[in-house]
Amino acid sequence: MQGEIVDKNSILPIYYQLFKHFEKQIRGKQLQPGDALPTEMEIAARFGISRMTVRRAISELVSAGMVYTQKGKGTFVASPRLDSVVFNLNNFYDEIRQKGMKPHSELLEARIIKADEKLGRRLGIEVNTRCLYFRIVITADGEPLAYETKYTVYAKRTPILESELKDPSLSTLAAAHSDATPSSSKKVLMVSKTTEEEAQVLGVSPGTPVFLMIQTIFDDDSKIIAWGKSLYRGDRYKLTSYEGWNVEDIKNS
Amino acid sequence: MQGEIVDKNSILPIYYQLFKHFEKQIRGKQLQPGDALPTEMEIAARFGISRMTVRRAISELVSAGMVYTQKGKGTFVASPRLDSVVFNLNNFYDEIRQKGMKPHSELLEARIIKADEKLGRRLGIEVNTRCLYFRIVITADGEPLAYETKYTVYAKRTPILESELKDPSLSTLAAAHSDATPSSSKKVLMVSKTTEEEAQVLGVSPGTPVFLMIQTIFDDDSKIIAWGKSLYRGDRYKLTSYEGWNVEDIKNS
DNA sequence: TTAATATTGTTGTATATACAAATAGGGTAA
DNA sequence: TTACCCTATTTGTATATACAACAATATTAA
Repeated sequence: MQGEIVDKNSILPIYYQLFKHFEKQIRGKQLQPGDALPTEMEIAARFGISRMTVRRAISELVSAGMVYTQKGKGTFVASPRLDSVVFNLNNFYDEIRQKGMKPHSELLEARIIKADEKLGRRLGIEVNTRCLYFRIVITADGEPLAYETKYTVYAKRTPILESELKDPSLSTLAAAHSDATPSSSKKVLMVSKTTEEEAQVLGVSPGTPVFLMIQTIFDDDSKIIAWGKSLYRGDRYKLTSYEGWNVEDIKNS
Repeated sequence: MQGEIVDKNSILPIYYQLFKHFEKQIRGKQLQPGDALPTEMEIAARFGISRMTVRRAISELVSAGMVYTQKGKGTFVASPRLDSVVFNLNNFYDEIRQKGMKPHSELLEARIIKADEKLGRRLGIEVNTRCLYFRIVITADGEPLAYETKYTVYAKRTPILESELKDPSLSTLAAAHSDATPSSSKKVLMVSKTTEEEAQVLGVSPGTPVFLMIQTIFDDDSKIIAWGKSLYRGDRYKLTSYEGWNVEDIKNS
């Protein structure tokens, strides 16, 4: 009886056992991409459980990206997605701390400005609209690591808090000072050579390659509410991405 | 009636409306990290819906990382998660094609070699183990975009197929020629200046900043089975990442 | 033949119910 | 006071049911 796929007397939930069953089938290639799973009713009948429990298991498989469902058609094994890479980029502070260093962010400039033509275009606003302007340098043990420039519309006229100067999150800024709620963001990562000014702030020689990230924050109506530019020192920073089933094992490789 | 938070006559599912309601509350800081949501029964009574529907909404919030639940205690607003960024890096071919250009990969070198000390260390194998060695340049409309160097252990001694030279996927190579199955991968993205040789292959002047990606493929036992280095031209390539709920709207921004 | 219609099968949404399992608080006995 | 137990609260699991929405096929009508 204990060899059964679904054991109703197990400590483990039925939906979890069923999830594991299909996970094994898919990973072991008994079920291949494009193959249809049995219908929910069939699975329920096959294992003597209710359809809702089957749905719970399938919902977990969907979350894991292993299958997809089509209303009126069925449930199918998904193709493995090897094309997207997950990099951790933010939480600079935690990341620096994790390496045993002391993070610090220094405010170079913080002003309320009126948007010129260029900024107006970037933020999608009228020229002369009041905006917040920040320039921040983030250091680890005193050594500059990142240089950030941020703009957001200044609608609420709430004071700028000390804590905001510590938190380098652009979406936090937008939430606090624009009159809209951040909903989505777009980030573009490029490589660049440092200019004279950037090199001086980062403490490197001009022309040193750096990561350049442009970030745009949108509200519910897909209107731009904040814009930011971040430079990360290429000689001190790298992005790591892990993918697969035994990620914990390979992190120290 | 249409101002109500949950509209039973709406086309949108109730659980989705409820999900959106709490999402707004959390993003708008009316509900802050650590705050408890009303109990499932309270929410159900408040909106005149069933507890299972409330649970569906909460389950979506959990998936989105916005709340967490504790059995016997309640549901609480989560701290904003580390902002991980999803970049598309592979599927070079499709990406180039999408831009209306014609991709092509040219094989510069393909040899079976014996691992020297350095490669042995990289692949975690004995010196003199037989390995496959590839050098490929990927072009779009004839212009070089990426330069890749790949190594994998050559255990199966199966012939190298023409199709493999077209497919730049390191894990495909590893699957075909090593005697293990690729299970996980690690990718590290850095910036670099091109050397003389790299600059020549990529058709840029030496010192041009480029993306440098080191990729390692592991098998089930977390043993390294392939290693690759890719250079992407920084002046022609950038990584874009979208996050949020109205991603489709902002892609063209 | 072709187009419209009906039927059947499948997943999606929503409800009602029952009990299990973890948590927190209060009361009781030593 | 301290330890223990009991109870109420809250989320977790599982079932049964009903109908909606979509897809594909079969049937019918022109």
